[in-house]
Amino acid sequence: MLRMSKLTDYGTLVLAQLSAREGELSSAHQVATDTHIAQPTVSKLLKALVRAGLVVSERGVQGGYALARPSEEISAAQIIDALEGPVAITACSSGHGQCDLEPVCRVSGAWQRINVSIRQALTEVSLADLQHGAQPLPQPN
Amino acid sequence: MLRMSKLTDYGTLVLAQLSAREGELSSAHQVATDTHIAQPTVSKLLKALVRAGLVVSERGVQGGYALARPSEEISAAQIIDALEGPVAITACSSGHGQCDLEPVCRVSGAWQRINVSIRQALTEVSLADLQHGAQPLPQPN
DNA sequence: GGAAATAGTACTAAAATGGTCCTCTTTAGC
DNA sequence: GCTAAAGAGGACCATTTTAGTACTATTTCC
Repeated sequence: MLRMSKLTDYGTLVLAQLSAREGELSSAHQVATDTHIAQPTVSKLLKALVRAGLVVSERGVQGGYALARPSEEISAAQIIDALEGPVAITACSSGHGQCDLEPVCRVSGAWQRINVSIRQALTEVSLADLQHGAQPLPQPN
Repeated sequence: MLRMSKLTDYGTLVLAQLSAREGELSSAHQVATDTHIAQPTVSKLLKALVRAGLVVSERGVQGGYALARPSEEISAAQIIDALEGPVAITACSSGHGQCDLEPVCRVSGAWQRINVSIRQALTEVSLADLQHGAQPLPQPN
């Protein structure tokens, strides 16, 4: 599996929707109807995205949400970071002291490097690429 | 996060241990003491690895487990496949019909390609590399 | 001041995960 | 043949994570 959570997946849709209406404010309600995701869930996601700085919000009657910057400048890695915390393929790849076996473990270093590689791939895909699906994927060879 | 399960991590240790004793049979008990993982858990992992064809077993009194092929020919991707099923970063990246939003979703294709990219990185790292930590990581640029 | 919107937090139900246990089968050695 | 050591295969339970919901407070426009 090695999968992202469903919420992160939804979050991407939400961002894509905001991107589609770049320049205007969208309310949570509107995003919900456009994406077919339940409104409370959309709200939750948008709040997290605001906290992470990917989205800006306006409160009040005519308020709503908008991307904090152009979709080209938002990477998949940032989206994942915002919604699930830093990418860490193994418990020990996020830092020391996470794993009882660290003293006897001889493989942690390698996983950490794999982690970097995955992160790299995620950094190089922007929200704009995700939408248009036209990105020449970085192919490690 | 985007993390592997702990069991997969353990599984790697177990495989590394078998690799360290290449050429001989190791019992589950022995692997457990060597890796400091609880024995029932080790057994469970080894059974799964046998089913996946990464490890071979001998039953009976002097039985035990050994790698099915040299550690250079076992990739990280195969290990993950064996212990968590196919890598699938999103629900919809493993196939159609997994996601209610598929008809309105415009981003699935891109995730699928990111998925391929991650898989590629995992395929190029072998168990031997994981152990020695000397692999020049594929760096997408 | 009221309505429409976001902000923040707390809570609950469901699913995945990690781990254990039990029973059965196989094989070597006495 | 019997026994003991090992793997095979499930079943099971406790814990943690995740997904989703609800409630209350705050802001801002009219």
